[in-house]
Amino acid sequence: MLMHLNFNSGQPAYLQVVDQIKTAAASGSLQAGEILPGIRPLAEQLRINRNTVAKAYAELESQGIIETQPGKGCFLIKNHSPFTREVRRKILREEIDALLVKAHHLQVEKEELLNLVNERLAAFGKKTGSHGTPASNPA
Amino acid sequence: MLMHLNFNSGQPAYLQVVDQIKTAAASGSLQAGEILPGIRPLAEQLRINRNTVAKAYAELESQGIIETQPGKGCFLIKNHSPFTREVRRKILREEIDALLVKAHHLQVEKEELLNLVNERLAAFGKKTGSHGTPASNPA
DNA sequence: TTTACTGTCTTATGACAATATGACAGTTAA
DNA sequence: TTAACTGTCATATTGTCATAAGACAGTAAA
Repeated sequence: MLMHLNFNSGQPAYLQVVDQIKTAAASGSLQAGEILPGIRPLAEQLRINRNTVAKAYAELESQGIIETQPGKGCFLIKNHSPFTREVRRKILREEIDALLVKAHHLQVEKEELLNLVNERLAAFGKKTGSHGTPASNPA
Repeated sequence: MLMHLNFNSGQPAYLQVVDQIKTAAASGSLQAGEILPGIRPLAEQLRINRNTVAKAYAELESQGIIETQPGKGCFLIKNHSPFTREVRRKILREEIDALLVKAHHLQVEKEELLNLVNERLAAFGKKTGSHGTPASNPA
């Protein structure tokens, strides 16, 4: 569970923690049932306030991604989505639409977009176990 | 150029304007070279302050999507991305990675995701000319 | 020039976001 | 019980965001 923060990114520290944990879970480098780093140790390592980490964990818990066992710690949950299949598909459709708008404004055509999606899917499948993005992003 | 705002969405008014114009451009219902609604008329129609619309237009201009001709109005630009092809691909890869993380947490598998992407691509191709999402999103 | 339309800038204000400190409560093991 | 660890809550501070009002500047046509 390597993590590091970019304080110049403009993105709040607690959201960077949220994203990195979600990405680790999605790429398989963090397994269901596994315990997360303690709030205080992680805060010390990242050199941020413990409540900033606590806020990240609270956000993950509110999203149903982790659970906390009082006095013990926080753990990654297995199948956490509380939504029905159709609701989950609807949410994802909206995300996809947003992606298509971005692709259009980046002048990336349909074929190329599909290639990129397949490329990234393959990268995810590899589970590099690294921090951040699952496989490094060719510049 | 139909638009309407949802004041309960939590999303700022000016960003809703930005998104709707970008979506209109991406779906073809707003054509390159076309003039946008004036700041004051649009603000009146949406019942928001003119500066809120101005902020949306400023954001679109900073993204290189529209240009303003002083005294005349704002116009949609054709090929606006100032980035090289590889930079554009890199940006999109990061967006795609974010989508894949979301899909994972929504427990939507690879095959199903690809189906959804194709479904939305087809919907975009149809250019409904409507506001908001290009083709209505089956609930 | 005048009028009426474009967008722009400056400044203000209210709300909220991000972070920080201190006191607190549950769990485990010595 | 005590000590050391877990996470939590209440609260305060700081800064930024979203929105708004007024004055301003460029353009076009009468």
